[in-house]
Order: sequence, then C-alpha cells, then structure tokens
Amino acid sequence: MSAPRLPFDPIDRAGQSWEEHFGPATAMRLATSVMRVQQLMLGSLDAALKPFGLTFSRYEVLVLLKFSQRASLPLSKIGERLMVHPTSVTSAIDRLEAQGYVERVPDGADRRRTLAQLTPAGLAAVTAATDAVEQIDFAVTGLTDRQQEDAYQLLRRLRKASGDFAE
Amino acid sequence: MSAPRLPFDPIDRAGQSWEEHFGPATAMRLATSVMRVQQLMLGSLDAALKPFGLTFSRYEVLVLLKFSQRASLPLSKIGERLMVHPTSVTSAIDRLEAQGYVERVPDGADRRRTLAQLTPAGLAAVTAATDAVEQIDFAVTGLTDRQQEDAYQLLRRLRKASGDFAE
DNA sequence: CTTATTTCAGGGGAACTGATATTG
DNA sequence: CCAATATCAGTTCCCCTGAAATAA
Repeated sequence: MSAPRLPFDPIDRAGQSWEEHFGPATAMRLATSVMRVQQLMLGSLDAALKPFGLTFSRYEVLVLLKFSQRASLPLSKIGERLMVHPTSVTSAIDRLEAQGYVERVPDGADRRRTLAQLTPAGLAAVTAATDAVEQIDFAVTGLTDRQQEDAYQLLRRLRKASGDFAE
Repeated sequence: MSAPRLPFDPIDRAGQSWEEHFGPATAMRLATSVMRVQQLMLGSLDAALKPFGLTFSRYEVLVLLKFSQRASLPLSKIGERLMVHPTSVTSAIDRLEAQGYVERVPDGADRRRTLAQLTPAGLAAVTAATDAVEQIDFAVTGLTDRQQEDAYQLLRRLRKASGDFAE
C-alpha cells in the first residue's frame, strides 16, 4: 500500500501509446484514472473498516441510517440513495443484521415495507468506524482542501451528465 | 442509465448531514464521488463492451497487449501494470483465451514465464471495442477537454500520494 | 536454498436476472 | 388488474488467501 508499484506512471505511459495508435487520449486517461483511484481508495477504506467487520458499502448504509430521522429507512430508499440493487440491499441488511448493527422492523404505514433500524451497537460501530476513516482522511491524500473541492465539482458535473440526479 | 434516479444530489445531501453530525465533509464528498462516478462509468463502459464479450477489465488487457512490442507480455507484467492480482490475471487470460482473443505461448528467455499473445481475432476485437468506447467518449461526459485534463491531473496527484507510482 | 512465476482450490463480496408473495 | 416492495434462487465477475509446481 505504501511502496510504489511502478517506477513510472502507468496511465501516462498508456496515454502516450494511445495517442500513437488511436488519437487523443484525454477521455481515456480520465476514465482509467477514475477506475484506478477508486481501486486504491477502496483498498485503503476497506482496510480501515475491517476491524469493525465492515466494508465501505455497508459502512455507507450505516451512515445513511444514522443521518435519517428515526435512524431507520425502508430498504427501497436505501437502494435508491446508494445506487444499490434491491437484492444487494437485502443481502447487505442480512449481514448487518447478523452483526447486530441493524434490525428489521415492519413499517406500520405501508405493510409492504420493511425498515432497517440502526441498533445501539450499530450506532457505536458507525461512530468508531467514522473515526477510523477520518484518520486516513477518507483515503483522499495528496490534495489540499481546495483541490479536493475542485475535484468534487468536476466529478459532480460528470455525475449530473450521467443522470445521477436531476435537481 | 439515462433517467435521473433522484430529484436531488445524494452526495450534496449526505455532505450536509455529515457537516451537521461530524464536521467538515470535503474529503468525504470527494471519496463518495469517486466511488459513485466509477460505478456509473463502469456501467456504461461494460454495456458498450458487452457486444464483444468483454468487460472493461479484459478490454484493458487487450489494449495493453496491443501497445506492447510483440503484442505479447508475461502474465506477471500484466498484473503489475493493471494492478491486478496474479490469480485474477490467470482467470482473465483464461477467459480471453477461451474467446480466442489471446494465446498462451511459452517464453523462451525465461521458462518460468508464460506470455499472453494477442491473436488476429483479439486485435480485431480490441479495434472494434475501441470504436465502441470512443463513441460514448469513454463514459466521460459533461466535461470539456480542459476539465477532463484538470480532473486527470488532480486524480494523478492523488494516485501519486497513494503510492501508485514513483517517478 | 531462496526467489519469481504461474496455477489451482476455495471463499467472500457485490452485481445482475428472473420468479414469487404480499400489499397498495 | 396493475404497481411497488422485499425476498429467494441462481449466475457472473472480480478480489483475495494459501498451497503447490516449475524454473531462475
């Protein structure tokens, strides 16, 4: 994780080859970078969350529940917010429930729904896990606050153009 | 893929909640954005590559081979360049070989090694697949060339700080 | 003997499809 | 009758660990 893997930038090099063989490499370099950065970040984040038995996906679920009004949400809402497939939500909540971080409770208002309710253990876990990910600065290193904000805004344009939200 | 999923930006909203409950959300917003953008892009790229029986991972292998001197590389080099685990390279080459896009040939110089050699069919596939991904602009939409370049440079800083390369 | 390369067996997590029961 | 919600069964893909064979 700390030792550099290569003595040169593999994306720079791929971009040079791309320009020789195909043409402009601007979009290709950005796409490849996003994939690679995601892989690096996810590795660091998952490692930081491992002591709590959490992956980043499940950590995101706990954070979402903590931020909700009653620390509970219907499973469908969770999938919508986190861009997670319905069956993946079921499986994520299965795991979190087995860990005692979440409980399934029926929704009185709409009996088709099941609410995922954060337990006290889940609240403690998400609090401790948040300390852990903040200690590694969310795996976002090497950038100033301003650069982090710039990168966020650029990716936000990309998300919007990809139909991530309307607003 | 085209219809917006939510009438508001879920990351903006999560960032607001984060600041109320925890504190500054700059790093959290960027980290979450990278994850989400990667998911959106990978979905578009995999969809564009599906007609060729390729995933983006396997497409990257073919591109790497095309750019190499003799259109062949040892499996270990492929893993190094693409940040892929040795066993994952074996499995990716298994699939590409079953598809007729790649052949395993022994390396005369070092008989521990196996070379993955691009076949004529593999060359045709990577050429056609490249047309397909360029038609969707590598799933990098909504940004000008300049903004794509800016985003690339910001992510490059992040990669370097994460030990992706030394240079 | 140690190291590098590749492969195999196996497990885990997350994504998807298709089908189903329940409820609105 | 139709739509929404959640679940289940089964598939695919990719990641990883650990162990092994072969060769430098």
